[in-house]
Parts: sequence; C-alpha cells; structure tokens
Amino acid sequence: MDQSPPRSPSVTVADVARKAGVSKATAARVLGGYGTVSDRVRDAVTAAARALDYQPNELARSMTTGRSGTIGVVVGDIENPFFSLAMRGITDVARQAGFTVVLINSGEDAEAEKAAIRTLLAKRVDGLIVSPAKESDVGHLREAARAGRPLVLLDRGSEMLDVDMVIADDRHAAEGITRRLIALGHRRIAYLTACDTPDHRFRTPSDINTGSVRRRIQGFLGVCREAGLDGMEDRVHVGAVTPEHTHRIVTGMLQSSQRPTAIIASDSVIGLEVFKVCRALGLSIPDDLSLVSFHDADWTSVTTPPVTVVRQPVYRLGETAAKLLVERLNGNHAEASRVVLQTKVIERASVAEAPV
Amino acid sequence: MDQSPPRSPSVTVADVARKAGVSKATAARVLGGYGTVSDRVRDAVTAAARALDYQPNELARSMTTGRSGTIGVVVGDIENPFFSLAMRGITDVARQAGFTVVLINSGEDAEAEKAAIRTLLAKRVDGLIVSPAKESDVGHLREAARAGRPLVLLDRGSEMLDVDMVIADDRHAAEGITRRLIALGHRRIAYLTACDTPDHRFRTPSDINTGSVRRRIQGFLGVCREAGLDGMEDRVHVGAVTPEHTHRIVTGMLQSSQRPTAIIASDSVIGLEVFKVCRALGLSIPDDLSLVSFHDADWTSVTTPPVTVVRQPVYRLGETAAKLLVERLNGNHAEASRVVLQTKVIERASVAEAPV
DNA sequence: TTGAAAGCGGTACCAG
DNA sequence: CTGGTACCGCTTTCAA
Repeated sequence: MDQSPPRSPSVTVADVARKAGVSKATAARVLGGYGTVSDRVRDAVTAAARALDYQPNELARSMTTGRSGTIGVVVGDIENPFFSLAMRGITDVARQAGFTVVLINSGEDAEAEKAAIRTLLAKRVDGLIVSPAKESDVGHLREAARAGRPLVLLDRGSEMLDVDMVIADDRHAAEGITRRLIALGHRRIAYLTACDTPDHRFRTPSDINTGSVRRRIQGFLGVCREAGLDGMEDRVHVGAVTPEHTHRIVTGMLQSSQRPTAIIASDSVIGLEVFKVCRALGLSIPDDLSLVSFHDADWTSVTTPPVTVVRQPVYRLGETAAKLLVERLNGNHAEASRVVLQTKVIERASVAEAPV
Repeated sequence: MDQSPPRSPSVTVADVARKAGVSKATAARVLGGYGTVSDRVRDAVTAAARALDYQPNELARSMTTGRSGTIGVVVGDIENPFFSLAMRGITDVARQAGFTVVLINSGEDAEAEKAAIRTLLAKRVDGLIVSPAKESDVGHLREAARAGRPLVLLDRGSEMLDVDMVIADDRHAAEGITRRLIALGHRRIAYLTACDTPDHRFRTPSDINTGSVRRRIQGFLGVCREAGLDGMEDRVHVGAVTPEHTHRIVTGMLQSSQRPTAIIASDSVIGLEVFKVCRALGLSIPDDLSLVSFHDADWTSVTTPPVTVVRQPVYRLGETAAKLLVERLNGNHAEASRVVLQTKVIERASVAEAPV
C-alpha cells in the first residue's frame, strides 16, 4: 500500500541541490542543461533529481529567460473544419519545434479577438498566429508587434500591416469559377458568405472586413463586370453566420422570382447548408441550380451529385504560418513575407449549364 | 544563431508605482485588483498605468499565486470533427470561466500523450482534460493527480483511475444498433475501428485500449452472442487509422466471399471512407450493404442515401468535462464523478434488410 | 568547475 | 489605507 502523499510543495532545484550536496546554481545548471558541470556532479544531481522526482517549473524558467515556449493562436471557430485542419498544421510544426500552442476562439468577433490577444500577450506567448476577423481594425495586432512578439496572419492578410502572412489566391480562384459559370450561361449567380455587415446588406467589397472573402468577392464582381453583368452586388449575400441563418437566406433567394441559377458558397459549412435547402425545396443540383463551394471538405465528394469545390491547401496554410513564426522566433529578421498558396478547382458534378 | 530575446523592456508595477508616486505594493494592489486602496491613489495609479501602457505579466503572477489560469487539453487529433467539436465545448466553458486552453495532439500515441502531460504539468496548467489513448497505461495520469492537478477524462474512462470522467453510453448504443441489424436479418456484421493492436488483429475486447471503443465492441459482441452468432470476433477489424488504411481494409472485406452485409463504423471519418469504397466498388447502400456510423457528422444527412448514425452529444461531452474541471479548480472536493451522456440512434436510410 | 547573490515581475504578510 | 520586504523557482552574472 504505497499511499503516496499529495506532493503539494513541489520539489525545487534547491531541494535537489541540497540532496546532492551541491549549490543551487550547480544543480540548476545540470537540471536546466546549460553551463558546464563535471560528470561526477552531474550524476549526483541527476540521481538526486530522480530520487526526489523533480519536475521543472517552466513558468519560473520563462520568468527569467523571457521565452515561454508557447505560441498563441486565434482563429474564428475551431469547430469549423477549415480551422481545425489549419490548426493541425500549426500544432504539428509547433510540436516539432518544441513549442506548445495556446488556442483561443474569437467567434469572428473583433472585440473577442482583441481580448484574446491581450490575454495571450499577458501570458507572454513567444509569438502569435491570428486569423483576423477584421482587416481594417488592426490596432491590437500592432500592439503585439510593438510588444516584440512576432505575428503571422493566417488566411487573411492586411495591407495596413507589415507582418508575415500566408493566404490562398482567393481572388484568382473566385475569378476562375465565376468565368466557368458565366461560360455555362449563368447570369444570376449568387455569392454567399458568413461575413456580415452592420445592416446585413452588401454594397461594395469594402464592406467586407475579412480579407480572404473580400478578395473572392472582388474577383467575382470583377469577372461579372467584364462579362457585362451589372448590379451583381445585389447577388452577394452576407450574414450566413450559422446554419440557421444560411437556411433562411438560401430559402429566401431560391424562392424569389429572379432566383439564382448558381450559388457560390464561401465555405463548406455554407455549401452544406445550401445543399440541404435544395433538397428540402425539391430543387435538383445541377439541373435547377449549380453549386460551387470553397473548401474541399471531406463530404463534398460523396454527395449526389458530388460538389465542385475550390480546394485550398488548408493544412499547408497552417503549417506554413507556423514555420514562418518559428523562423522569426529563431531570429529571422528579414522583411515580412507574404506567402500566397495556390488553390485548385476540383470539377465534380454540381455545375451544369444554366437552365433555360 | 542569434537568440535575440523577444524582450522589449516591458513596464512593470515598479515603473507604474514610481510614476504614480506610490509604493510598489500599493500600485500592485490596484493593478492586481486586490486589497484596499483609497480612490485618490487608485486613480493616480490607473492613470500612470495607462500613460505607461502597462501590460501585466501573467507569468509573474502565476509564479506567486500558483495558478496559471490555464487548462491543458490532450486529444487524439484536433482535425477529427469529433475532437474539434468537443474542443469547442471545452473552450467555450473555459473562456467563460476565465481560463485559457493549451492544446496538444497525441495522435493517439501513448508515448506522445505521456510527453504532452509532462509538458503541460511543467507549464503548471491548473488542470487537465485528457482523452487517453490507452486506458491500461495510466501512470502519467496518476502523476498529474499526484501533482495536485485536477484531471478529467474525456470520452474514455478508466476503471483504474479515480478521477472525473465524462463519456457516452457507447455500449448501450452499440447494443441497440446491433440488435436492429440482427432483427433485419443481418448475420455477417462487421465492426470497424481506428484502434489498433500490435498485430493488427482482433481477438478479444481487452485488446482494445480505447475505452469508448472497447465498450462498443463489448456491446456488439454481447448482442451477437445472445442472438446465437458465434465467432463474431473475426468480424471486428482494427487499424483503420487513416483513410488509406480504411480503404484497404474495407475493400478487402467487401471482396471476400463471406463479405459482410452490414458494417458498423466506429467514427465518422471511417464511415465516410466506407461510403466511398462502396461507391468505388459499385455496391449499393443499403441494398448490398447496410451502414451505421458512430458520430452524427454534418455530412451524414446529405448523402444518397443519408446514413443512419449514433448521435453522440459531442459538444456537451467537452462542455461537461470543462465544467467538471472548473468546479474542481474552484475547490470542489467531492468524490470523482462519472458522467454518462445519452446517445441516440438517428435512423436514416443506409440500413435495410439483409440481402438474401 | 563551482558558489554566492542579484534579479525576473508580481503577491502577500506585517507593521505603521 | 499604505509602505517595506520577504519570497515564488529558476537563470545568470561575477568571483573564487
């Protein structure tokens, strides 16, 4: 019956030093793996440490070194497969580089994001990876930079900030699928995003604070204009923040007299909901409606019909961001880099000629 | 390598105190929000703090208080929708309770999990939520408890450990769907899980270290036995650790002479792969094969046919675990609780009578 | 190679 | 109510 008593007062370097019969400094040297010690002393300390079951206190260590071995990550919603996959990329790189990750969800709310960064900074994370909710509002990001904490922007850039960022070529992707849709005869093409505006209406791309989405919409509208399609701004729908919202919006547009013949969904969560609504309404994809979704989510290939998507290198987005950050933390002082990862359209069967 | 310490000379309480013309102790009181101070002094300190842009150092605070305001979470794979949803539940509760979350992926590897917990303990997290890869191997979990850090087990319990745990009634769920399948005439029912064994073969439930899965298999085998079905152990397949593995295993079993007429997938990632293989093989669900999957992933309702699933309260699993942990951290010393959340079978259209 | 002592940035106890 | 001061656990000069 080894009733190991609760070891409340944790054993410290001082305890180990005493037991090993050396000074605190010496014990600290071997325990911390720095400085130089004789083999004899090293063994003695190591033995004492094991005997006492010494557990280092990283907090105390960080206190003096100034490095916490931690990187803070702020994403919109870890439940979204886009972010959870990117997060996987981040954690993989971080772990390998010896860093641990602190995660905070912003819920795409600028205020929450601000608080998150403040918290992270207070906890003295070594660096930050943020997927900013609003590109326009970047004061808190500046603050991070000012506090000397390297920052990498994920999936969403910002022209106003001179920091590393890794994004996808969203605009190009949006242009590609829009052209394709138009070539197939579509004229009433809707773009649907979770991003919202104060009055839940869209007027111009500058209404959209989320960089990646704004770039897509710019691409979409640009191609439409080229093709002589006017007033397509009215076909951009914002505020699909939850499946319920999306349901309402899609049902509305699909039941209007000038209903769209094609919908571009800004992420897979929205794409899925569009799919469901079509089913509920008895509309056939792609006969009645063509659908293209951003994010090659796993399920998109098994629906009937499988859905055409814009494949983004999501894992690599996270991976690259983390690599960039780790480099900074290792003293890379080169100027801020802006990595743009290629996307690819995966043609499946949810797109067809526009119905006559 | 120039290890430039990311230490901008941050402003401390001492600086603020000096500027406000009060003692360090007093400044600390207002900045830390404890003790009592006169309004006049409070204002002075607050003003000085703002003027200097004082940012508290949580590390230093934790150092003396012993609380870091942090909880460590170890899950198998954040990319898996099951875990990312549970994680959402955890972070929501944590944030509201004023805690921040450190996430580590174990990749379902016991050694990695061990290292993760060691790291977390060294960083002095206040408590832990772990989804243990192996129930049998719990030394490191004991260590956490011994270090005085409350621990809550997520989704997987352990008989050997007297700690809080929140799990789903997996066994009951498995029994239910197995009965249903048998009632429909199925006799060759396969169970497929990502859990692996040293030789990649299954013999007895005790081969399975993951608690939740073991309980399901026990339920499955129990019902089979009751129904007079023998040797069903041979129909339990392990090692579906990646989509590729799953693909190989499913293709194999579906092409064997005694191929199953029904498959139970232990999670949605596996369920999806089974679905894909059937398609590739030209098998019809549910005419040629019935499919039931654990985890009501979002896509399961939009396939053709939609798939029958065991709905687990995943978000609530995480939420409850976090609540339990927060209670402990607030001084609840009651004995360990074992919360079992109900599951529910969502009947859709992937299950039918066994083909003759 | 080893030891003594001074911090790191707060908190907390105690006296005034 | 306020100030003085001893820590927390570890790193890091600086001497010896």
